[in-house]
Amino acid sequence: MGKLRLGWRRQARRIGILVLFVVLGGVLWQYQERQHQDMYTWQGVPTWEALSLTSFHRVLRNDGYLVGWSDVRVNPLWVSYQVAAVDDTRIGSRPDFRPDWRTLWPVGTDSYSGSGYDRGHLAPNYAIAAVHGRSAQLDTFYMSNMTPQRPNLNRRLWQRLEEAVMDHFAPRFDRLQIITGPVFPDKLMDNVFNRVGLVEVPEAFYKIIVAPHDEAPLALAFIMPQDVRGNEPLDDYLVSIDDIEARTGLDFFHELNDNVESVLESEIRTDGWALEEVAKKPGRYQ
DNA sequence: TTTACTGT
Repeated sequence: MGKLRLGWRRQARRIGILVLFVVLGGVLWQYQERQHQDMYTWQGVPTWEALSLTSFHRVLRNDGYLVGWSDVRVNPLWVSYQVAAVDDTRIGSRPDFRPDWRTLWPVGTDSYSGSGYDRGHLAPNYAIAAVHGRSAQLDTFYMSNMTPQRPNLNRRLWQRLEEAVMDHFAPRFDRLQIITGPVFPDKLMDNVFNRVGLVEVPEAFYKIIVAPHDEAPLALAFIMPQDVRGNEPLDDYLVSIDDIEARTGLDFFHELNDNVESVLESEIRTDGWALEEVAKKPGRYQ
């Protein structure tokens, strides 16, 4: 009887130690995940405002940027990365696109063939490569960083916006935080069969650019639709961050002080960006 | 080529 009791106690102690290690491991993992996310975000990664099928996502870590991946849309719902001004504008040669097994859905590098859509980068090749290096550049070619974009948007209007970020905005501020992603129609069923392979086709794309000063951060936000010519002035597409939250169901910068957050997100303020100097700059590719 | 495809 006494022997049995001793054995039981020993067993309980072992289980206790095992549980302790699992919990400790979990806490450390969380901590490291948090450290990693802090490198690529400002005031918290985007979260969903209300729990819904279409805004649910999981975070994929990459060198140089993070992705909020949706298994429902089979799309990145957001990417988050930081850029700074660079002296050396040379980058490594453009690599091949790569499948990403983490998406679970088989999105191949040829999935968009013949669809009329480009494999549009969300975290851009050039900016990530110039700021974060070769390994980060390779990561931007994961199919989990792509979303279907019409060529006139991807190669012209969107390209002009990305060029403005690196050549015009980054040199004006020490550091920029950028979040970009797709916008889908309000009603899930209206668009559910509008897909390239398994990948749902967005109706538009957003980009939020923040100069992250703690007291008085500045932000520009854009929504650009698929159907553009490509030579439109960039400032035609200015919106507030609240507008983007309303269209995507995401909550940006939720760790920000509420007063600062509401000012930053509700207004369209272009002071300090000198947008007019680049808004009408023609694209490199006609 | 700071975008990307199609057709070779």
